[in-house]
Amino acid sequence: MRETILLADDHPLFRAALIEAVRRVAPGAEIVEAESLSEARDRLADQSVDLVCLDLHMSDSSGFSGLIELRQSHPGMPVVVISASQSGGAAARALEFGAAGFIPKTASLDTLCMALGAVRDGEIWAPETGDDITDEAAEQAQRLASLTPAQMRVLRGVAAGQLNKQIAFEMDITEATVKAHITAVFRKLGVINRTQASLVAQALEIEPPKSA
Amino acid sequence: MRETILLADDHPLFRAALIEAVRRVAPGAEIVEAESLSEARDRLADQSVDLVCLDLHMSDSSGFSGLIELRQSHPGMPVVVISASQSGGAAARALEFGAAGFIPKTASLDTLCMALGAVRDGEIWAPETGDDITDEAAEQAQRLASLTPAQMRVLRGVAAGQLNKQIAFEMDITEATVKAHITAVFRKLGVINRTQASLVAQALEIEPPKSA
DNA sequence: TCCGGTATCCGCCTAAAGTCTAATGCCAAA
DNA sequence: TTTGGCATTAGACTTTAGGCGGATACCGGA
Repeated sequence: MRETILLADDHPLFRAALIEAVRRVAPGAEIVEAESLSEARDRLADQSVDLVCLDLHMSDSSGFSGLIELRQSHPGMPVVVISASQSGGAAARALEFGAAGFIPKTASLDTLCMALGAVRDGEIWAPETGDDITDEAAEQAQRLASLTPAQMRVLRGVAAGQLNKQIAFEMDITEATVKAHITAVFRKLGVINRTQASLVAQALEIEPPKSA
Repeated sequence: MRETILLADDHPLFRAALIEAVRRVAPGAEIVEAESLSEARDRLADQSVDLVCLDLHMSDSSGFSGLIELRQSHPGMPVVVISASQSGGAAARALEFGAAGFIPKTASLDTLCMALGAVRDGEIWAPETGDDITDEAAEQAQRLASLTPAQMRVLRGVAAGQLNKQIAFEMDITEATVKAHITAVFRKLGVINRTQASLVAQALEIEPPKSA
């Protein structure tokens, strides 16, 4: 029986690149394409598939639900997860859910070929350990959560581009106190000035201060 | 002189797809690749380029600042913006900033070829433009676009939370000069300090991580 | 060619930002 | 109750940021 590989990705261009990689690794394989999770389901119902490349973010499913579903309905079928996310957490979780490999979309064609080859040989492919990017957002969120109420209020003012004087007036404390709070916030967030603190706050979508 | 096309995208696989499209549309063209905005800058300094395909989301620049910069430094050179974002707003803003075309990464290879062909013929290629840009965003966009190259580079440093000293070192100018540029940027953007300037710059960077 | 506007550059000065030390008060563990 | 840690407060001090004036250079129009 001919080997069949299912490529589930909603980006036609990226799918084209995947096809090229598959042709290099498995020249004789039959390639089946799907643009959405539901379409992938249909293809899997139509025929037996030996390997699936699954994008985590498609029109009808963003996240690990699709991976979980495929693992349940086809336990023996290796699934290679492909994601735009580079975070090590995403890769770890994907493998946790039974993925046979994880490939960030920033991978090169060569890397992709190696990953597909390894998975076809029954191995597990994970991004090189040196590339494990700690989930920066989670860490920063943890740091933000450690801020005291006063420090949080001060940070909100900083993130809004206010002067220390303005923040002090609104909190009814001295400007010197505001500065002390700000220094503490900098230490907790691991930054060295208010602009960087503002960036951290913006990245985590802190509630903006009322009024303007 | 041989036609030269610069492909600036940090995803090797997607770049491979772009190369395939260029080969179909312009078989004789020389293809130059860049993985980051700074690398794209270097290539543009090295040689004359007839067309640029620019990804909005690269390691050192996610947003329209790169597009604005290229339009400033090479006014006559058509720039096709490529983005993972499918929102009409992103496309409208890209065209507002002088892009010659906008291609979402969800586009098919055929669509991509058509777009490149149209731009090569001097046309503007855009997906259905349903959305319009809000006046406020347009004003800020206009202000950002009025920045000189040096002012833009300084603003990037400010928005990254760098010290004036660091910016001065990287641009090989005096800190006093950096301050002068910053003052000019503040006036043009209508802000009073670097944190607010950083916020304006951030506002024009589309879609923060949004994580998983 | 000359000229006016502007970009780039820099030194000087004031205001703001940020650090350090330290006092007070609160709360939980010993 | 005592003790140790931390939040909050703030003054003194150092560093950075930002404004002002002026110099040079470049460029398009008269």
